Amino acid sequence: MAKDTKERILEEALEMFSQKGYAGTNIRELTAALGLVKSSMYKHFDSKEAIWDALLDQMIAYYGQRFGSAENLPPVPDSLEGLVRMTMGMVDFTVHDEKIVMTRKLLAIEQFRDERARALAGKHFLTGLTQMFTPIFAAMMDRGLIRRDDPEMLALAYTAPISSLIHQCDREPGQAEEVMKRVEAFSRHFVKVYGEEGAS
Amino acid sequence: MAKDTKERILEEALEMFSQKGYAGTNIRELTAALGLVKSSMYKHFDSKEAIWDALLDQMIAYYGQRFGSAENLPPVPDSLEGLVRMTMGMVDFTVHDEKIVMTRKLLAIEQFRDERARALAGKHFLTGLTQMFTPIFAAMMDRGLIRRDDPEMLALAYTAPISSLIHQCDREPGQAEEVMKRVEAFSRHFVKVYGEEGAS
DNA sequence: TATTATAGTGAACGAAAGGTCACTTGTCAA
DNA sequence: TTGACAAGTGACCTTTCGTTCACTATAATA
Repeated sequence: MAKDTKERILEEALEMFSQKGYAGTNIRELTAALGLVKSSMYKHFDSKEAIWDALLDQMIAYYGQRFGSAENLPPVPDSLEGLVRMTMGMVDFTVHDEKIVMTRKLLAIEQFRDERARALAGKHFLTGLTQMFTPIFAAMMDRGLIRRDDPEMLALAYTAPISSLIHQCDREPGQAEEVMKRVEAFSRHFVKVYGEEGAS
Repeated sequence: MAKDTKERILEEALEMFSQKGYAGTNIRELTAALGLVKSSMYKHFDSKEAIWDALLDQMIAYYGQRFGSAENLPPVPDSLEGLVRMTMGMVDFTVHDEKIVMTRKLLAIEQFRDERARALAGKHFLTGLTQMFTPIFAAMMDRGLIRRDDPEMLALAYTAPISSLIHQCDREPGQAEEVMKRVEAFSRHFVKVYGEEGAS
């Protein structure tokens, strides 16, 4: 039950930090939300900053195992419609998974204060997405599904608008459904523009 | 000299809030950076939150007069190369103007805590950009410069990647030149893909 | 010149922050 | 049964925070 509490502290910290920021969160509130008093926290972490460090470690590790290794990459779609479907699946997940939403918010808030948060934010919001889709578009070009062009440029052109819409959804969770429709509309627009003539 | 100090407080607040956030900034530091002691601040603002409110008022007013009115919109480019040049001019400005950079950072940090910051962030990062470029692309379609399509979709496809690159530049100011090159490369890619055949 | 308003100062205050510590409780191994 | 240890508690500490206030200096006004 000890480790459980440590994990619960990290979960609550993610929630509060992603709402009010690290500096705007205090340990009294955080522990009270778990039914504890503040001094109990120090049985599990040395300091408030130790929570932050552990949280960031966790986020970095999760990102690495989820998006960093090649085997976890999504399979290359075998059709343009497959690209749309794969995209919608990923966006649906990333928009509705609470932990990932909170992670994005937290990174947005703390990226200018903490060096590691800055680096992870860069991956989450831009470079990781393009690195993920560059080989996908390269493969789709090889298979004649997409007009031949610089795959990295296509990855930027494809992922950045979707990323922007996801951010919009983080800001206004009530618009989730409408944003999802806009993502799908954009994805279909993209395959219309970049898809090779006659590709399924 | 009184109003001058009030203005200097707002400038310093923008700088500190955009680095450490509202909650992470204290009045001692803020006033000390101006050569004052903390109690002097209260001659100009009722409270710390009053600084925040005034700063947000200022940012909202600036955005409104800069991007809100129709007469301040950039002229419709008369060529594809003109679109690239106009874009580079705007991006060069928005990336190097310190106040605007700090405004973006501040909105990124505080967007989940303050309702007005959230709304302004939505405009800055997505809706304002698409609203700005939608009529531009519509006009360029009318003039036969760009393939006819949904202008709002094109505005999203064009502005979102550029916005993402600008954010990257906010995170890593040292990469400004490289990011500018990527913006130009993307802009040229865009006009290649969407430009009407034979348009200058 | 006398008066008044303004900007700035330094001391002080209460609240809230992060953190420490002696102590209690419960669990499990020896 | 006993000893050891991990988890949780409440009292307390120090520091820092935002804020107030009596006071001074200065400059404009009457």
